[in-house]
Amino acid sequence: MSPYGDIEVMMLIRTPQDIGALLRERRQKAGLDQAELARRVGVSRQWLVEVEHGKPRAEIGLVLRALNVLDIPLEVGTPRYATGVADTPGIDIDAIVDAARKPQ
Amino acid sequence: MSPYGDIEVMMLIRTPQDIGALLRERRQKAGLDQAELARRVGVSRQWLVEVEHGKPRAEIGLVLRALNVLDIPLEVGTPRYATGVADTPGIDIDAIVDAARKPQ
DNA sequence: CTATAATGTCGCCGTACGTGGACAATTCAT
DNA sequence: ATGAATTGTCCACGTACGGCGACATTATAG
Repeated sequence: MSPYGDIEVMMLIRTPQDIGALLRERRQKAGLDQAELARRVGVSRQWLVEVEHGKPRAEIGLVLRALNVLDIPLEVGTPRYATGVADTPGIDIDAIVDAARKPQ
Repeated sequence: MSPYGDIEVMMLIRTPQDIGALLRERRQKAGLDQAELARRVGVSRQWLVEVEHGKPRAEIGLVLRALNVLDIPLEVGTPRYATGVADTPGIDIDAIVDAARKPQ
């Protein structure tokens, strides 16, 4: 089998989906259901459901609180100029997509 | 003097203020003014101003885009059970504060 | 297969968002 | 001191947020 035991290789957060997946995974590993985590974070269960599904317009403050409650530290990494597909910095791929705002 | 030259010791993101400070610092290091960064991210300049000041209810999607534009990777660290002041996990200090929601 | 829990949806509602445009205040060169 | 550039603030507007409560739809037992 592959080398990395249960060492998570190094997760990068780039999108709301990443956040959602992370939260859900860690919540389950912590043995909490949505209702309980929501309660601890101080949000509605509905909110958690949507965020775990990658809601892009969730409030950053609440998201950070959820991460803190689950004891998930967010670190600022050093820029890697060749990680996965490079978004040419200077030209705004993402910003263009933005114009066509996803309805959820 | 202290050991770390210009090695950033390891920044942890825990609050919207942290994000704001980070964005502002990196924006300036990149030699961009708010107008230019806002343009590249695809948001209004007003938005950037507020986020750099720590706006807690900014959309997470936009924030992540801003980080990406500035080429700032966010990594998921491994939980440290003694980093700074510990928030007893299980009891929700933050959630309580939440009730008294800051008017901005 | 049947209870029961857990998760996903639906409306309604008050509130704040993010934007564009204009203007004030501040910082920076010269 | 003068002017330009950068940053901060204001308003009005349309839109979506997040909360609540109820219900529908899967999982998980038993």
